[in-house]
Amino acid sequence: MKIATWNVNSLNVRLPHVLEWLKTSPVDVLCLQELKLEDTKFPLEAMEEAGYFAVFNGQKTYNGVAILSRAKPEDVVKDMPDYADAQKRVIAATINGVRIVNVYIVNGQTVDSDKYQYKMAWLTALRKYMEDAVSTYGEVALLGDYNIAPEDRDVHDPKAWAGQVLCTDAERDHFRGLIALGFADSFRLFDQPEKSFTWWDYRMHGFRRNLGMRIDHILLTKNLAGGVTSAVIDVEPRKLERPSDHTPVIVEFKS
DNA sequence: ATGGCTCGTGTAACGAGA
Repeated sequence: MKIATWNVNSLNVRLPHVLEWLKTSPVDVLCLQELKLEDTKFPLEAMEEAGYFAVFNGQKTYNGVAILSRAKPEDVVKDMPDYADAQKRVIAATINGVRIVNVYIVNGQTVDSDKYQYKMAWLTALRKYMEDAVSTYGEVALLGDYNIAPEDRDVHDPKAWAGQVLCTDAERDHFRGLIALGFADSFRLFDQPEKSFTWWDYRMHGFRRNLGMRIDHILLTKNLAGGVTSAVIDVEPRKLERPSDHTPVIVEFKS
């Protein structure tokens, strides 16, 4: 089974990229974030024509998540059941017997902002949700835009980013807290090139200079992680005209 | 130099992203 995550930064703008990517990378599951559109405007027909089922949890202007899958999604749950949140950041479904949880974790803006406090509370809720999910389903795949660079090697300039949002100890503690539930960071199951990133700032020619961060992740519980055969970042979509600032991450595992 | 792009909204700037 091959699963992927991609923050598209507006599905309206990026729909052609997504459809083209699915042709060359026909994954079994693709989790999308930052749709930035209401559910009534989700391009369901285009996804079905591409051969995918789609379930989605969107809102106007901001946020929004979707799961595309070759097989029919079952037991679809939108949002975190025990955390009231007006922002549409979570959707989960079971596909081919695998519990898939797609998250768009809060950015947090700056450490002294209300948004950072919201991020901390949100991450606490996510940890509880995942504890319950692992208990309920046994094996879980947690994919998405985490807005956390887990280690200094996931940041192009760790000194400049030290203590900044995405890189604070508190955020990294939350990431390790998820790992402690029994997850593995699938990307790090393999030797990877240095300076492997999934996001680059639109400004300052960030991509061309590889000034990026690794903030999009695919976490897998132990049995799934034990069957992983590859984990890669596909930088090709970031080279297109009008790209998303994020690029897809793909993991393949035996199932 | 605390900016630099890009998006949605809505039709001018501005908030938000990371």
